[in-house]
Amino acid sequence: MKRDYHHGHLHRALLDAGRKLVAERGVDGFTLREVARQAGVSHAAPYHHFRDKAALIESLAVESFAALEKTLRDAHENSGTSPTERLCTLGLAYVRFALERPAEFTLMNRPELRSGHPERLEQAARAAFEVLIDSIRECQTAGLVVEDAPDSLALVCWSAMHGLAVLLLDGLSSQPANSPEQVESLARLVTGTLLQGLLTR
Amino acid sequence: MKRDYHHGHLHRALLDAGRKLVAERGVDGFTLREVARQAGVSHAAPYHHFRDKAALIESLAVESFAALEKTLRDAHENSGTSPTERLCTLGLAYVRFALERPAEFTLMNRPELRSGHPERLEQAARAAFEVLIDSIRECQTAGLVVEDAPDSLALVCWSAMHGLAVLLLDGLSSQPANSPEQVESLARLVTGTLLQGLLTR
DNA sequence: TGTACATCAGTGAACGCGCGTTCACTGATGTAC
DNA sequence: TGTACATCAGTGAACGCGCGTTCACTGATGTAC
Repeated sequence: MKRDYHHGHLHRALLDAGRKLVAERGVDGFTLREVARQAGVSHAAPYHHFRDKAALIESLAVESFAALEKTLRDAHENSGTSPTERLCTLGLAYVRFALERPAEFTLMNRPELRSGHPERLEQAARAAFEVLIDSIRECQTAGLVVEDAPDSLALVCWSAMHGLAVLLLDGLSSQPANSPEQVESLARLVTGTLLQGLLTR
Repeated sequence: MKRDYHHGHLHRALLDAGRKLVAERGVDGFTLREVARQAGVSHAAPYHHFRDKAALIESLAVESFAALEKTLRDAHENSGTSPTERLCTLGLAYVRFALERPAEFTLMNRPELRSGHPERLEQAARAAFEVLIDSIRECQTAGLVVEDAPDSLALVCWSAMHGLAVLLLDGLSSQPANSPEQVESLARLVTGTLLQGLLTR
């Protein structure tokens, strides 16, 4: 069934194989040669589509941030009525995203794996961040959240959720937080506490 | 001046060289051979003191967590009068610690670099975490902070500060947060917001 | 104090490893006429 | 429709790399008598 010689969609196929590979073997098991292998192509073929390994990883990360953005947007749009409720949902969605694809999440956050031209990546990351900023603006417009700079407050929220995700992934929590339910309740505790701190008084 | 042949304190010397090396070249530039080189010893010598590379890294991480614990204790003891003020100081100290030794901090949080027997490491990490828990208990005793489980609340705090540190180190903040002053004020914003969320109402 | 010996902490050569990357190549594709 | 040719996307052999680790070894140290 497979086209002989010319592949046709190797660029895409490499990205797909790469995403699968990183999920299966983690960031450290990720090699260009194995990506090529899994895409059914010689190990030199990828060089026609990516300058080097770092470039492939960067493209993967860009796509991952786009997926994160979509996840956050969906979560935001399909959640409860109150703006603050929606903000909390965003936090939960972030942690879930991280825990559902731990290695991919790790790869997104390892700048040293990527190539030196970070514009695309930063733009994709920024786009995901904007969802959070918008949600905070919404809360402020409704008079529910203090009137600090939205992007500063967003960074506060992002820090808390990112920290929780990273701690859970690195297994440092020293908490028996392995079951999805426990993770969920921890995430709720973090978002809840944070929200209390953000509310107008 | 150097003892010929027998070194005398190679175990210690390797740890010191390792700490220096990771600071200079980062986690990726860290090789056993280079550690040996910098300790002025052949590349096989370390194997008389550490089972393998992972074991050396684990020992480094254990020491780093001990240093973190000390940093946190000092910060806690030498800070303001109110328990909540002291709690915030702890948060600032954590972020400062991370930003002052970025590579070492990264190494502390990369379980995949370490050997398979994590007891010592977990104990050291736990000891640092206890400082935070104690501080929260103090706040609760003074009736200032809500009466949730102290270790859960501590994890909330840790998440927030850890997240901020990691985001700053990975340069993902999308904020121009490079000067120490900006970092400081971001950290204050995070701790402040969090504290508001923790206060009794 | 001197000698015999076990133990220990170094040395330096060697191995295997799989990787990322380059290279000259070749087969396939598309286009101009 | 057929032919000539440029371009492109693959192939597979090869290179260099420095690493982690092992090994047989040897010089130094400490102890028993």
